[in-house]
Amino acid sequence: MLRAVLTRPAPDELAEFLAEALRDGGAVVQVAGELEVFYSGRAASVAEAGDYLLIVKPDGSVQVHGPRGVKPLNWQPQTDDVRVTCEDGVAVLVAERFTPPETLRVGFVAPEFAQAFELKDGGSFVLLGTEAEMQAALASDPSVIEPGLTLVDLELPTDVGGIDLLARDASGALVVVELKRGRAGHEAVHQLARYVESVRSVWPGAVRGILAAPAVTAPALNRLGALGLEFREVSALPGPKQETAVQDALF
Amino acid sequence: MLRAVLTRPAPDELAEFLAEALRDGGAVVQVAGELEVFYSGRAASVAEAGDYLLIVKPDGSVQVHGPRGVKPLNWQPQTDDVRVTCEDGVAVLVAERFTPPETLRVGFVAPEFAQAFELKDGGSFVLLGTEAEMQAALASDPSVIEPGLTLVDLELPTDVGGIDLLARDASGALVVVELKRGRAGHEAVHQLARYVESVRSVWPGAVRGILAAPAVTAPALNRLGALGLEFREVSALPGPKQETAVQDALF
DNA sequence: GTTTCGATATCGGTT
DNA sequence: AACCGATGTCGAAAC
Repeated sequence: MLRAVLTRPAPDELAEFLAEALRDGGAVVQVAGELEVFYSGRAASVAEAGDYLLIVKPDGSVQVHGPRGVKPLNWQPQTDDVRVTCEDGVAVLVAERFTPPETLRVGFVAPEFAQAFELKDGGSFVLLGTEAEMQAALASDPSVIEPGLTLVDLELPTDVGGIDLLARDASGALVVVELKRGRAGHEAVHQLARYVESVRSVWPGAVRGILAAPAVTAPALNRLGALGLEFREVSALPGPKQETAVQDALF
Repeated sequence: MLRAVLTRPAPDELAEFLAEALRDGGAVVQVAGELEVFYSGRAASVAEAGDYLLIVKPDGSVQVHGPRGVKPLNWQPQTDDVRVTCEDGVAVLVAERFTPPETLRVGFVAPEFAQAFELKDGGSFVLLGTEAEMQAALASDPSVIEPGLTLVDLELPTDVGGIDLLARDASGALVVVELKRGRAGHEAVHQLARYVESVRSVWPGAVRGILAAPAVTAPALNRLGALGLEFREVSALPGPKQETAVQDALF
């Protein structure tokens, strides 16, 4: 799996190593050490020489990491072309995308080590607690939102976007439901308001709006009230009992 | 810089290595090989055993990468606690955050290699083409948006959010300007519409709304027209001449 | 600590 | 290819 490791490689040595590892495909390539990074495309950036970790994945995606944080300092999503050259005695990697046109350029000023290794496509991955999952759960049992609620439609398109969930309440009024998997802010309130307004413009009867989320920020709740809309607390993850079971199983 | 490398370490060997490298601080720790990953917090996920690359940075941030994409399969922003144990003959890393409460758990089923290396805080980093930069440029010379325009205020708070740029046109009308550094979609149009509406409710005179961005989607442009608002093309990066100069300098 | 907002957002689905 | 919306968004600044 670990294909090769170079320590403090010379520029031409590094260039050759990278060229081969990248040509081959299928390998994750890393270089750590003193690098300088230039980016130009949607924006532009310059990182002076400093300690960074470069990672090139088999799909051509590139990332340059500093010592902190999940997000790379510089990156390039799946690239169309990755080249390695040697310029003025320094190995240089150039990663290019065409749409949008972007170029990332990494100069290996003082590489400490370089390595390449395989990373086969892994096993299954399951994520719970997405908005899509919430939607499915509430669609199959709308009474979780409110007793007497019946489903009318999902992702109903309006002229201002798709309504997450449209239902009818016990009194026959239409209910527009906006879902958020996390704490809802005022943007969610505005979305809901737009949908409700849109439905009212084509529906003569009563129309209610409900924001369904695990929590809501105080300002958003205020605005919701001011607009005559409602909030309903709904958990993103399965109920407490099941959640505990899942956690017990995992930890 | 490269502190240590282990190849196909035994569970207890790996556990000891990780514990020491993490206790020490200041090092980036990597493990590649067959891993299984469990996450529970805002959501929950399970990744069956597969080939992944684990990276733990000195700040306690953790990421697990698969063979594709810039985004990790699983991650944990700056954690409050990272522990390593050996359970049932398998080394396990547990990274925990308290706010929000989240736990990431990585089991090293068949580690291929593990390593630790230093990554000192790097040199300077400069990013061009941000919205903040656009705002500053347009504030210092509003005539770029429209001849005769004069600045009134920046980031003016309304009851529905902050207005990027407020100006007055040659005829004395107030102009609400919404900035986007990339292609603007209908969400930007709705934001602008809200701001304009808010200003009109407190200002008796004429109020115009301008969406200033490098580009706009067709549906957004339609909606903009329907609402009586305007679009003005503004580049995020410095002008073509300067941009060329920057690119020439870099590439 | 909470809230808000930008981001080279990335990524996937749909048209 | 463009568009749209979710994201365990992350991360920083303002409050």
